[in-house]
Amino acid sequence: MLTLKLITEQTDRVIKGLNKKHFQGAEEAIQKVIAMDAERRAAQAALDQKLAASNQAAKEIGALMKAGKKDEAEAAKAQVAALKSECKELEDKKTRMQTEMDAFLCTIPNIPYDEVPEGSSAADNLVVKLNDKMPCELPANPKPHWEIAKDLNLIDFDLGVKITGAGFPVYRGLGARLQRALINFFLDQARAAGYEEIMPPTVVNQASGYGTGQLPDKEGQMYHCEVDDLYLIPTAEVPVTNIYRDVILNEKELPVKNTAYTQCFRREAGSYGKDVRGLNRLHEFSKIEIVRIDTPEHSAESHKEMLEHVEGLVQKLGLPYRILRLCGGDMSFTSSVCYDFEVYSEAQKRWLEVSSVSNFDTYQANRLHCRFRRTDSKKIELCHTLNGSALALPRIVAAILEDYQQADGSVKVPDVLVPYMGCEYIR
RNA sequence: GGAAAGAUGCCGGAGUGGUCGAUCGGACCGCACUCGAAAUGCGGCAAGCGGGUCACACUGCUUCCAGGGUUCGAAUCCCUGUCUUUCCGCCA
Repeated sequence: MLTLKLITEQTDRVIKGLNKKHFQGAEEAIQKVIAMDAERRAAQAALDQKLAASNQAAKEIGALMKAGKKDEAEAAKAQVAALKSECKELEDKKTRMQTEMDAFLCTIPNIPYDEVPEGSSAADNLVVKLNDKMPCELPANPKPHWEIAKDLNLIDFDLGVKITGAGFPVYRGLGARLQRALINFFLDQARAAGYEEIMPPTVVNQASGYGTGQLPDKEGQMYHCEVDDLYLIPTAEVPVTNIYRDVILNEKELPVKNTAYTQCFRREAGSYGKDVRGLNRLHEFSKIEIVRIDTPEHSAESHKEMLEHVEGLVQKLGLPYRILRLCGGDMSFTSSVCYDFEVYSEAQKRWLEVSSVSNFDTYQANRLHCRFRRTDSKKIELCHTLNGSALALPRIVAAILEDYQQADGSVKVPDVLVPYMGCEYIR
């Protein structure tokens, strides 16, 4: 959530930012927060005063007891009784206001950076880089990946339906091996770039879901194990970022660079049509995530490095790709700036999103209470958090199958994956 | 799943009703000593929400797992929950 400091000190900027993000009723919402904050402060001040008086009285009574002046102590006790109920009332009021304000703050999205283009939908996203070179010469009528996967016995969608349901494919043979090859390739690349590999739990508690912002608003997007009140993670971002919940890092520990491969689970309620065909949208999929935590002054540089890393991955795989700078209206709730990577699927004639690389500024850190201590001043400040997919497997697999398909029905293995696959062609 | 014990600051570990935000040790930081280091000595060393200040200083309140309760007063007593450890059972 946005910090109160930002809202109170740079009100105009916040309102402008929210408008850019196409958040309805920005002005009113911000004025409401400011009013709530003022009220909260007043309640706090009033409560503090009463508590101070009550603490003082307790001390005096203690002193009287010690001095053996029982009568005077008893008299003082009677006087304190009144204070007590007042305290209770003020306390309740303060807690209620704090809770209300926090809940309301959570409904206000992050504000975009200046570099974020204006716009309300995906159509307004800015293509900042385009590389549409195909890795191979394709057959006259290229097949979509679901046909290739079926012909080469790589993925069995029907079997997944039998075992679990739609959106849970079964990978087998070279299809399964391709999954493992990509996971290892991506992790090796991340390690080479200095990211520490993490293998976190794939099930998290409420506090973690809240920390990264999936809860409370996006509750319906996650699978929920009600008996234990745990959630299946929609991305490794959740458990990995939560490592740093309620943590104060030292400045010299920054930037933190973590990577993790996990299975990701998404309910994707409401999705339909050609979007969900084949591997385009699944309920369970593999993804390698990179997460960074950095100082405010260095986070932009970090973000750039992450973008270069992800670009390196798609380049090495030889896939046609483009990079989009998302416009204000299409960015996620929590990000300050976000770039999407898309690879081109020749057979489907469409771009498939394989990565989003975002800087959340302090928005996520504020909710997480992820802070760092300055080496010089010893002051504590909120960190900046960033993350990105590097990369999500299914659409990469779709693109590889489609863009590397050969006239004889086989699929050429991208050079970088050959050592991981142990073969040059999938046939 | 059954039984028992426990949860205190970065870590270890005291503290069973009043001046305890918390003894002590370690780690860490600063200073002194040293050519430098080690050793030693001295000092510092929690966070949150407020007030205050240009910024400090200074200052009120809260927090000893969480939430309730008893009391004038709770780290300390009571209740509930969570988690951890050990033993038993089960088990990849």
